[in-house]
Amino acid sequence: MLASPEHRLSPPDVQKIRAGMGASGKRVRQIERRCRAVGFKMTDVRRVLLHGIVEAGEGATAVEIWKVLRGMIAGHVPSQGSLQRNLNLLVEHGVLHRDVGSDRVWRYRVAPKDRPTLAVTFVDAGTGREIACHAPEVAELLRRIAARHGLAVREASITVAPSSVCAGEAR
Amino acid sequence: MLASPEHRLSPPDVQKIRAGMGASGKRVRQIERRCRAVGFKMTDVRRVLLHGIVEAGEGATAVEIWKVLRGMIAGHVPSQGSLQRNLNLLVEHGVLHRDVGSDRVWRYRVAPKDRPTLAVTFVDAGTGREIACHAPEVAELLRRIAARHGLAVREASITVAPSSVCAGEAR
DNA sequence: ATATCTGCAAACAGTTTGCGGCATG
DNA sequence: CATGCCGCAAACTGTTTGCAGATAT
Repeated sequence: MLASPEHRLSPPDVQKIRAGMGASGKRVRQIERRCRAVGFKMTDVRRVLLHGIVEAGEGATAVEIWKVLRGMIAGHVPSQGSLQRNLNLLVEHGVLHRDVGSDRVWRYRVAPKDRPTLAVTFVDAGTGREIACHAPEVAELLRRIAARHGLAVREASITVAPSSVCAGEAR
Repeated sequence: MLASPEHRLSPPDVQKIRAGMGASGKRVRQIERRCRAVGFKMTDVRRVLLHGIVEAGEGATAVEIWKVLRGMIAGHVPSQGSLQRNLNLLVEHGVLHRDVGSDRVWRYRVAPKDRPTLAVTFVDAGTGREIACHAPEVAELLRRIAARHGLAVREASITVAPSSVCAGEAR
């Protein structure tokens, strides 16, 4: 399982996208923004990947995307391994949706733009009063964990109690 | 790819089904009848397979069915190869339906009992008059070919013209 | 330094396929 | 004969995983 001596042959570069293609750079940048928003760090490979996803269109399979990339990139194309891995991550982060076609192959598509920042509310264990919680990081973490179980968070209410009250007494 | 010297170790036998199981023998015989109806020849292995399908319940996967069989048969259990092959055939013949679950694995279930002998009608190219065609073999052939493409025939109207009229002139 | 990312190739899982043997018509 | 079924094991296919070098924080 040993890899070849040379890694990262030549940095995958969005600039190397062949002229004429990449027409939808706008859409890509939009998705890119969304990635950052949900805490998905961008890299060269990933930026390139996004172009491939957009260019391949909705419902494309992993290899289809890869082939599209191979066609539109002049230099080095990300390995299928990295591609699949990043697709999975994008799904976990909720940027992409994924479902199986009748040929048992994953189809990817950009997730519908929901994101009303997801309603996270704290519920006071004692009074029952609700307190809105505008914490994108919390929302994101929940979304991430849920996604790991194939679920999508609709809303979350977190029962809390003043820190002075012991957990056991909470009601 | 050479097989071992001995084939058919011990004939798979429905009789060898462990006591207590096979409670749904009725349902099995019903499906068995349907198999014959669509021209799917029964064999020992296939009969056993049907028991497995029924016992495993709707939406079972191929290996699930196989495991169930392994649990309910005393003697020799059909190989997974044969099992899959026969499942495919059953799907082709329309006895089973098949679709993919969210884990990208085929799920099998007994096809809903439609079969109103499937309406096949001839439409006269000249007059537009419809002529019912009660030909189960035609219906079956269509069903089979359609199944090969993952489709299910709902109805078929075949435009025809009196044999004296050349195809090109038909309207 | 620690954490993350990537390429590569091996590993995986479910399914399909090729072959020889055998049984039946 | 010809046809078709079955067991076995190899082949296939899309996906996942382990490792080590590379990069970023």
